[in-house]
Amino acid sequence: MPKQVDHRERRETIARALWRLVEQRGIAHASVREVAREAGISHGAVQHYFATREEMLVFAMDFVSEQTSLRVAEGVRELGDPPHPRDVLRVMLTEMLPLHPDARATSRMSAAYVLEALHNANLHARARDGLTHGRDLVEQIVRQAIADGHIGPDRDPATETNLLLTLTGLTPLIELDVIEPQEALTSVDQHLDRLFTDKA
Amino acid sequence: MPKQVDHRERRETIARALWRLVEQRGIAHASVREVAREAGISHGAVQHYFATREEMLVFAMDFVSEQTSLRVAEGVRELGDPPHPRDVLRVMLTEMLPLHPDARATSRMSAAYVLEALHNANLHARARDGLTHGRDLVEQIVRQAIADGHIGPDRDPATETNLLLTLTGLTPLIELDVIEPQEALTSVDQHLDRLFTDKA
DNA sequence: CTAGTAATATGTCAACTGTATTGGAACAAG
DNA sequence: CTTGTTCCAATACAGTTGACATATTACTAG
Repeated sequence: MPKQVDHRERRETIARALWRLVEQRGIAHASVREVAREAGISHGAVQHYFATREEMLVFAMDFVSEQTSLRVAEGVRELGDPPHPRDVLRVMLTEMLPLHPDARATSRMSAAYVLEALHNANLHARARDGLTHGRDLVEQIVRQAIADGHIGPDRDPATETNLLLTLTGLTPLIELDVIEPQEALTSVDQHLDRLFTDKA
Repeated sequence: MPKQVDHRERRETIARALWRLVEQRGIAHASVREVAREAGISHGAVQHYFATREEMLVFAMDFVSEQTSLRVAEGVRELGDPPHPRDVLRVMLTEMLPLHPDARATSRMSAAYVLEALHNANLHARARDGLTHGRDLVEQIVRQAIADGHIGPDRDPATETNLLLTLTGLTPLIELDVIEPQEALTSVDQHLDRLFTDKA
């Protein structure tokens, strides 16, 4: 066996270079060559790890989902045990908003990915599945919170889940400096306060 | 004076061709040449009306704002006189969601524009101003509704405005077929029902 | 030491990009 | 008609793109 390299690690390095480009210059500048330059390797090396640009985008997006989940898990770990569902939802939502550098990078990558997914069946199916999965997680928390009496039994779990996810709509307002990050957090907290019957 | 052509009309024709491309194939395919082809003219003609691609994008986006405003005005005209603020907000919000062909075209164009605006100072300033203006309109309606007793006086106008705009976050859920358009409307109505103290 | 293969670099290719330039057709005012 | 300007088509240009092919390097198992 010849020279061995951690394939996964190399792909993640490339993916992070792609993130930086998407964040700083937009996905239009995220060509195979530019990504290679950003990663400090030749474009042939990038092709060695990703047969096509699309494969690279797909991996980078899967990596976004992973890293966001990790950040959420980290945030939840800092909560009490058992954590209050209100706080769990708050962590999930705030980590999806571009409120700190890591979140901004993944947020912009997600936005670019969704836009591409509208015109690419493969990406569409993947984005759909990922988003549906995330939505299911939220709905599960909402249902449990209703069962546990944290949320009124008159609330419809599906609708409440959709309204929670709707809070990601704050993203463009934050990114374009229409509102301050603090105002975004106020909105999130206000929404959660009205959803939960008990104040954590 | 030589041959005269309705400059404005020609530009709108080109802008609509750009919309179609952005909607159907994504902004990446909206090159000057492709737009010209879609519009059925030479790319030299496009250059005659727009010195640069950016100028074309800016005009197309301004046109999006105009047309969206017109659709909203049309929807409001069909309401009672004076229209209930709840219904006005409902028209504004639903016309910003991709729930029918025209709205989907302008919605996708807006999304692409915002993404570009993150890395272009000129577009950023324009997108910011446009969004701020729209936000101000909503806030004005909210303030008036509070003054008129349609919304509880305990509500903070700024936060309520932000939460209303947040409903545009339903867009990716609709576009990626995570939820049905009907569910989106249910969410909008649920939100409005909770905002207004009187049921229109 | 020697294959043999993974890792990486470099080169080629046709296609496409935005912009600039040129030339002429259409047309209105003098 | 002549002049001047708008309209617009055609072409040139320099640069970038993704994909593919080739070349070189580095390392390891036998």
